[in-house]
Amino acid sequence: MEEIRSNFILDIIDEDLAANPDMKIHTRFPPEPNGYLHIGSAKAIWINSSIAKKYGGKFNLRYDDTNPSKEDVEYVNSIYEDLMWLGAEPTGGIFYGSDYFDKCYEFAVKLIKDGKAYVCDLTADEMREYRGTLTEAGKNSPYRDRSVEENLDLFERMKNGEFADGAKTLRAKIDMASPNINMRDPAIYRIVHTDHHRQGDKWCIYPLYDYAHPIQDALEGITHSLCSIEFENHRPLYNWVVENIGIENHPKQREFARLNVTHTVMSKRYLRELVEKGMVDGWDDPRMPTLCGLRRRGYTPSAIFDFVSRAGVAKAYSVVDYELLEHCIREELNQSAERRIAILKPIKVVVTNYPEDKVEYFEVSNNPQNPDAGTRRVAFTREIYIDSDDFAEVPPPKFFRMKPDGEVRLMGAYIVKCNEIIKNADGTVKEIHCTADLEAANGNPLDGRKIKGTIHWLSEKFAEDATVMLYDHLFTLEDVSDIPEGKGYGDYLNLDSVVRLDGCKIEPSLAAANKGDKFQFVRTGYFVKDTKHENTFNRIVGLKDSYVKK
RNA sequence: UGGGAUAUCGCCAAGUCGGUAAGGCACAGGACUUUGACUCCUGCAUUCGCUGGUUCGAGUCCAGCUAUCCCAGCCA
Repeated sequence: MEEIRSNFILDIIDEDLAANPDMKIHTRFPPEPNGYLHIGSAKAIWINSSIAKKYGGKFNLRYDDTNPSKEDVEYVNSIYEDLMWLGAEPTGGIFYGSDYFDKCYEFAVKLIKDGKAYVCDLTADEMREYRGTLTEAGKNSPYRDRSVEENLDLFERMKNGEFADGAKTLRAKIDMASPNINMRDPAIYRIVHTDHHRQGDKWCIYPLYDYAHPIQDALEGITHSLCSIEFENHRPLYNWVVENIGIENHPKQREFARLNVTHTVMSKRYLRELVEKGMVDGWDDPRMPTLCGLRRRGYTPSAIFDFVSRAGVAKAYSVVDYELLEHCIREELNQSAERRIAILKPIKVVVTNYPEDKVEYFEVSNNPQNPDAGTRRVAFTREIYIDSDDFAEVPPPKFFRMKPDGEVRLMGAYIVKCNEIIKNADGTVKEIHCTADLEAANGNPLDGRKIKGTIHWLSEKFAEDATVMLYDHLFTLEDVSDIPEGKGYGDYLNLDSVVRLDGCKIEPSLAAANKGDKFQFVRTGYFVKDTKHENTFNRIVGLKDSYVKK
């Protein structure tokens, strides 16, 4: 995992440590299990996890499951899987906010006894009216001054299920005139007669985030509760709870700007909508910015952490270029990806001076960047394909690939010269006739002449067909405001032509694609096998940049 | 004159006690290259939202503006 670079949060922690050298830094990642983790979640995970690591502290995973109506075990499981995949080990343990319901209740009783909380009968609408507006103070609830005894009795009866959903709330008694609306006697408990995914029907009252979260943090010994910036307004309430429940540990909440990426929807609400409306195959659809989606696109944990690390930690609202994400995976793949020759838009080439039935195998490096990746043998025959992008009948300046009367190297094989262009009736190129310099196989010309171009090629006889799916990435922020019915954003870009890959079977685990295989187009020149449907191999295929559509 | 926060290159983002603008991405040239990839050079903010002020000197201090974001869920 990328080490965290200096930022304002580290400065704060350093100060705290200077004041209290014995402090053991303890952070947490508290996702609500109401959706899958996405690239934005990775930022929170990375910040919290890497800070704990940097200071030799602990890092907790805590499911923030205080709202039974929105949460589900499916999400609990996916969150765990994705976190493990990322390699962000919860060194401090795995917890559930719901495991603290008893404690929350106890603290609520204490608040009532201290005259700091009361049961309110206002309806949601009434409460909104009483709350006031951004510019006008609110007014006290008529139930604000109930006696401690009455509050205690009512609260217990709330717990016992005597009241309907929404009939009453428990509210913190703070200040209805506070300029911070979060402090205007916020509800801290609501009645919801819904089974909880872990607690079953034990409870029908559930604590709200602003009340439960600081308690969870305090109980777990969290020292720094790092969250995104929209909770900054909640900090006074967070502190109020910590200070009034009577607990020694006072965690410190600090906020950072959440991650935004261009052309990418990050809101769980919209992502869920895409899944539920069937606009994508699921949360792990490769077009999704979810971690499982990115995984299927070929992204690695290290590339993802590298990305969030480079994006930085600050408080200013920002939208990071998608190009940075691509750069991170490209950089890694360049070192680790197995390369394969691939032809996307084939043009047939006949090497006229090569024997009709001869087959020759050439050794080709699996990854020129990394000799350890080894080599494979690729079959060469008289009739081959090259990519149409590698041929220009009327070449632009400095075009060193195949052109009339020009010489070009077939990667790993012969140097050929283009002699004749055979055309179809409609004027399109049917095939190209070349002659090979048979003296210099897989090498340089014996006479020392310089060959500037090298292109991909495949034997017509031995190439394997593969259906390649190019994923257009993600969804644009502008589009999500209204998602048209039945329409997805970012479709699979299905190539018209069949793609052919070099198909030697030397190393089965790294063999070329089979027909029907899906690949992902990373837009930078790498095909990544869709691991979900495969069991044979999950390697990467590198492509020439010339095949890349930008 | 509701409160809170943020404003440094197209996009992120460093900028310590004020001392004369890091880095990455993107982009543009060039070199190299059996992937026009990669790699390697070079270029890319006399300027830090604006206007004043303090100072020998301000992105950094002060004052006043401006813009943007967050908050009126019994969501998190």
